[in-house]
Amino acid sequence: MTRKILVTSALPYANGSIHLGHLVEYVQTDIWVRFQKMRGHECYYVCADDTHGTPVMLRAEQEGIAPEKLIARMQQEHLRDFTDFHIAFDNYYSTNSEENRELSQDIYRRLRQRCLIEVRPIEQFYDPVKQMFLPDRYIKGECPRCHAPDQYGDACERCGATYDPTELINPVSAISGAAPVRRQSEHHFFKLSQCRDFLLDWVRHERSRGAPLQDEAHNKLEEWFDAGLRDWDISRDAPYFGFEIPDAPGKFLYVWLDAPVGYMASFRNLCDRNGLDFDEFWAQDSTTELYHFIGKDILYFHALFWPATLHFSGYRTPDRIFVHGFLTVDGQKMSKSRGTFITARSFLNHIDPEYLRYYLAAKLNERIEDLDLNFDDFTARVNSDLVGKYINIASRTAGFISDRFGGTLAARPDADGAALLARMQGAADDIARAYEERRYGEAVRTIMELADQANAYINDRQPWRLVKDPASLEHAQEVCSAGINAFRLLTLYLKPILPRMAAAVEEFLAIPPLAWRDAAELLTGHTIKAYTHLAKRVERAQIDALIGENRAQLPAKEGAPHSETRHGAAQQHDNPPAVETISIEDFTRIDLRIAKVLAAEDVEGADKLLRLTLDIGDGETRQVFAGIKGKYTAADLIGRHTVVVANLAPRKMRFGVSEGMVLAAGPGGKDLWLIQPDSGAQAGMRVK
RNA sequence: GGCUAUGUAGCUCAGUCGGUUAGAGCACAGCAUUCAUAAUGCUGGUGUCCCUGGUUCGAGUCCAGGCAUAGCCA
Repeated sequence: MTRKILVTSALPYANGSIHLGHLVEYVQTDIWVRFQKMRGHECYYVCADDTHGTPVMLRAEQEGIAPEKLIARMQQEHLRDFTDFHIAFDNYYSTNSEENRELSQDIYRRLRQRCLIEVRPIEQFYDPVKQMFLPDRYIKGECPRCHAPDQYGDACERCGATYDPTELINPVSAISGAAPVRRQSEHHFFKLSQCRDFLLDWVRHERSRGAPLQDEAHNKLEEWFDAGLRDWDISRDAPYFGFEIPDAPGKFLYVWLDAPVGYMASFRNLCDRNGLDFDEFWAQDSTTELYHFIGKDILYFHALFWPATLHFSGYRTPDRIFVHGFLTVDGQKMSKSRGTFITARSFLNHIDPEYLRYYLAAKLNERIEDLDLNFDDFTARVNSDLVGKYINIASRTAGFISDRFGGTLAARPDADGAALLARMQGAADDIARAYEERRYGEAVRTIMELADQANAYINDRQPWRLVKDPASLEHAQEVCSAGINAFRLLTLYLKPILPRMAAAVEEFLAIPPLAWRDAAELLTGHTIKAYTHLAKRVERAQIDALIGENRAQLPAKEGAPHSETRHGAAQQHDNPPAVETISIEDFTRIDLRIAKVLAAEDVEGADKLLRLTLDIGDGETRQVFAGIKGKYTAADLIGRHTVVVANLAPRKMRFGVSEGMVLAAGPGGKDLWLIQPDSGAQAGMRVK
């Protein structure tokens, strides 16, 4: 039976670039959608830029352009990043669209008809210079509890206290610097408190397709129910970049109301272009499937506000909300100062995006767990799994097929090969179930186990020996054909994760695009094209360059602060540089010494490395690899003195063992300066 | 502070309903192989399952308390 499925990822906010934290979600969703499409289901994946709100308005003002211009530029940038990561939306739209205006305002009207909107005055800080009400994050002052200066209006970063901005001592507007004044204004509230019964039922009701939330998320909801549901302030006063509230001049819909409606608006736009039936997917009695992928930070919005708004404005609710955790890099929060706050674009500048897709897939599961991108692990995993195991199967068999058999595969595999292929085909259902249930890590483990079996089979059959004897030539063809077939099946199973690679393989095998049901077939008597290498290994130097680029791009200070949790955009928080103090004992553990460069030479195959031979005193020499070729040539260095970390653990690099580290300052590339002692210092002297 | 999740080999992670001697990949060592852009296969060692206590014939698994990490408290 063909399922009809609509899938969304959270909308990235139009105030910042896409980074690796975002990509966890888009990659997770994209893999799932591609899998559904391979299964032959009718599946649509829509998304959009989340464009409204104060931060966008102020940033546009800062840049001296209209907000429409800013969001158009960001939308383009975002879509380009996604496309380059092979995220294949059926539609990528904007919340600042006519469709969204109509839907959002209509939803507001319907909620008002159901008496779920209440208008009441609230008192807020107002900037008399800028003439606008100030969101909490745009007010700074002294923490009322610990008296830390310069804290935001909602919470203290030092003592963790939360409070109202009106409690701040000596508050100032972060926009104009003026002292804000208190001022009353009418606000519109969505009476979430009255939706409790419906929401309890929605959360707890086991639908035919299962509960809407994972267990952990469900627990969280129960906690919120216990705490009590408060009404939700959905209006903002002018000036505000957003949609006006019907019949309320000067009042705008809060960005968080119209953002999820953007899912509907994007789909409506797709319907208008493709002739799909919007109501079939969104009417209250819809029988199609609706899934939202989100990060754990925006569960409240998607599991409470969103289903309640949908239900009481006469639409269907989502079947399931798939919540994922955050990304850490090398075990820590992404950090601009460490260079691990990695933008999508910078990653693309250095590393194949499919490697990230593969690595994330290998670690993703159905739970709300944080996920660590460990670069050593990343390198090992990509190189050994993808290049060493998977690609190697084609690489070691295809040559024989083209050279000895005119590119034509055998009519059938040998007995062992047939058994191997049958086992691989038999795994299709398990792998499919793992994909369906978002246990991608398990799918990848299963697939790589099959790749191991294929390599073992080729090892046992030794086609390179069989080809040497005319009597066993036919057997060699059978073995290599089994190898190619194994490779084809692995490609099929990996295709949701590696779409570009799969396309290259389809081209190489001269076959139409692989669908899931093709796992039941084998390729026999078929002529394939010549093999050209499909994947390169990742080198540590690429990763170093990536991290260097992101560290170099460290902006002086982010422009507009924002605390309102964003669709995806605020899933990561920058960390101030963690500069721990160390003791003098800690310092003396580092053996810093003057070294004299005895010899320096280029390293073949490395863009930035020089191989240095250093005199570190007492006639002892060391080989050290230094990534400084962007600035220095080998000839520049010979005879110079510099400083070396002499007791750094030796590190095995691709080109040899590096037995220390020379010190240099600067972000890298051409902006790099080697440390040099004043004249008179001799090789071997301790630096202290 | 309250709550949620996580904690298993050097690294990244599996571990089903409580059941024999706790697993995989990577890394590491030895051997084999030389088709494959050094890619593969076989063999091998690798553990305070965070800690303490409890339940049980039996606990990585269940319970209580604690520690650490991450997050939420709208």
